[in-house]
Amino acid sequence: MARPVVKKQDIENAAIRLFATKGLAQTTVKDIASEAGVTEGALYRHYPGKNAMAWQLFCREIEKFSIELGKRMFEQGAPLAARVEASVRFIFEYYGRYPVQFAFILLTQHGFPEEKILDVASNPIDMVERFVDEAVRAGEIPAMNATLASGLVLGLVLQVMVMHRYDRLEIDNAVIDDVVGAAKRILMIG
Amino acid sequence: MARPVVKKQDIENAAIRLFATKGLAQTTVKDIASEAGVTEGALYRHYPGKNAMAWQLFCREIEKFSIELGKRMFEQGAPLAARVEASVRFIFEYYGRYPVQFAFILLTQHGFPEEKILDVASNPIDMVERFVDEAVRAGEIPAMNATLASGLVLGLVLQVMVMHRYDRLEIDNAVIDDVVGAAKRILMIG
Amino acid sequence: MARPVVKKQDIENAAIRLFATKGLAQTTVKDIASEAGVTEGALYRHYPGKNAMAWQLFCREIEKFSIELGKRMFEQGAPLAARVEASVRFIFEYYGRYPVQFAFILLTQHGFPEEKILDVASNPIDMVERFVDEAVRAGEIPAMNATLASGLVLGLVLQVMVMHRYDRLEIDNAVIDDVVGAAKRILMIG
Amino acid sequence: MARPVVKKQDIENAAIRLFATKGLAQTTVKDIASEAGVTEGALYRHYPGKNAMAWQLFCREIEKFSIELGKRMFEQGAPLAARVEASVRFIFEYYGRYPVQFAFILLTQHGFPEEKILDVASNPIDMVERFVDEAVRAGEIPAMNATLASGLVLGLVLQVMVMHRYDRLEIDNAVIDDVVGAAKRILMIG
DNA sequence: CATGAATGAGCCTTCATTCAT
DNA sequence: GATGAATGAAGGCTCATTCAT
Repeated sequence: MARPVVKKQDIENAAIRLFATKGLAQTTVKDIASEAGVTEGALYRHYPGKNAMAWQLFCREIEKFSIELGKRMFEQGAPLAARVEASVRFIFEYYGRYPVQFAFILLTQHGFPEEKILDVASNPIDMVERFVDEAVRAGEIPAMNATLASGLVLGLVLQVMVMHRYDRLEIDNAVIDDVVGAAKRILMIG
Repeated sequence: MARPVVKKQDIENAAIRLFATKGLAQTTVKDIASEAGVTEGALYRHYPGKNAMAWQLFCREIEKFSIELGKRMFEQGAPLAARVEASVRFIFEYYGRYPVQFAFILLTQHGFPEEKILDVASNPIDMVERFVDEAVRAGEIPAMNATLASGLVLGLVLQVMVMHRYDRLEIDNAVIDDVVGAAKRILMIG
Repeated sequence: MARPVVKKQDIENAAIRLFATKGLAQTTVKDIASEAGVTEGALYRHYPGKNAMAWQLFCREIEKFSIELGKRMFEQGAPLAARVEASVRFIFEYYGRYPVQFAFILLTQHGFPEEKILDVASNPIDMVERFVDEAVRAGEIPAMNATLASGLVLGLVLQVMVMHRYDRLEIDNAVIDDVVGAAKRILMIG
Repeated sequence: MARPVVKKQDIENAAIRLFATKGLAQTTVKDIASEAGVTEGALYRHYPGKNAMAWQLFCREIEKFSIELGKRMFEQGAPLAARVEASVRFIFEYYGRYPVQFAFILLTQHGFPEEKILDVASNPIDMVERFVDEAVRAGEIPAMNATLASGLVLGLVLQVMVMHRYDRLEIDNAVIDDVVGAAKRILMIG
């Protein structure tokens, strides 16, 4: 009858927001509970613990992002340049629409105590590497170290977001155009 | 005959090594003391506390690095392309020679609770931005968003180190050549 | 066709089994609910709380046991030696038939926070003491400290069960015969 | 110069007293700290944790007791009856002199989560069993189940202490004489 | 009657920092 | 200068119990 009172959502939202802002280790369970308007123990009804929750949320968010990114990056029949452009633009769109979730993915990435493994489909880094590798094999771009090239492109794009988060750079269409161009130049496209 | 007991050195080395490996927040005073072969209280003979020590070490290390980098980046009379190339190569050399210190700078960067400010001379990010700005003004490269361009170049270079630290990429001369090339292309040099 | 849903029974059985195995304090309400196939709240439909339930079950089980034991111990017209023998054998029979319930009685005995009192009829310790006392008064055995003698006999018998639970001793007819003999010797019978 | 301020002793004494009184699981670290007049963290300077401390103290106390008991039980050249008598009397003496430590040994015995193993020399139960076994082999007492006999004797003696702790029985010389007699009768001595 | 999310108090443990020695 | 026991404030987590559904 009344609102189902699903505080799990509140907890997850609070957690993602705080992890993105303060980092995993610096965010306490009390912080999360307080931000979500519940008590500390409530978290443990839905997750086995703080780190486990962070990891699950991380996987979920990165998978949502990766699936969408993959659609652009490997769109059937689209030319290489268009796929690069669509991918880069998508990343910025996603960042604009879900800034908190994106920052969470970006920053939490290296914060997990045990080096857990993501499968390829949920892993943008592997995805970009595969993209470059296939383009080289198809003769669409010159031979190059695919691992290196994927790193260069990713570093390029992500650094822009980092600068934005630290208020060093405003992101507008011109900036995005520049990043698209830079990515293409790294990959020797066009 | 016994080596002079310079425990401050031991403490600093241990701290940098651990900060670089585990991160600031994840490194305890006990860790540092144990790694340095002293007891916990000894640290407080030389520094007011853990975070203060980390900040001082961070400033010292980043200044050492920045001064050397600045010499290459702004070498009087040298042509732009040569300065870019020398700068990128220097970063890799520095990383090769002082991997721990470099990782410390790289990773600790965003780990300080209060947003402390570095002066320009000790700040590679500002330095690169100034470099691009001056090159544009001098007409050596086309007009571009200097902040953005500096971010792109830095993102490019640093991501290579990140990948190396995560064992995704081996760094050899070919890789460095590629990074140099990529940086030049970003800056529209040559 | 489905079995009648008597969840109270399930809860009680689960509780006794767990209390006997892990102890009162180490058994959580969640343990009990999970073992019984219900949820945590269900317990509170039938009992005011965990400890109250334990105490009620303890009283019920010890009373069932005590009534039967009392019949053997104070059987009208039977000679003393026969009553001792029947009582000891009954304890072993009961232990063999209801090992969980017996272990529950044995181990939970001293686990209740507040020193609750059992009435005499439900209290084997008092019962044994009364038995010895009456036997002395009747001149069937020499004068002795009844409290002490009852303790010695009980200690004797119960320790055998403890050893069995810890897999130090197998209980067979020869063992039971020996215990009967030992009890008689303690009480100077025969 | 001044008193060394060894609070470790205070902590251990407080812990043993509380473990003996309330049991291991029911005793909190806060209880121990408060009883010892220190703060909670102090415990962790000397022990890795509550349970580890309990286990170390348990081993230490049971070893102290066992060594002394062993001297009486296996005294070279002494006749069997004298050794039994000396052993039983020693147990009561020890209980009278160190009631807290003894109760701690007695009650904590089965409270450890993981079934840890004590070596034979520190294990009164094994010791009594060996005693009976050797006496049978030497022809000093009739053939009997050594495990059972040792259990009977131990159950006998310890139950007296349990009753004393629950204020059901006062222990005086007459009681001790009776227990000595009972033990001998169980073992068919004299 | 049953459910299970939520509570709130408490538990064990960690850790930067202090201070008597 | 150095030591290391002690502090005190969290921190993550558990659990008996309550209550809206």
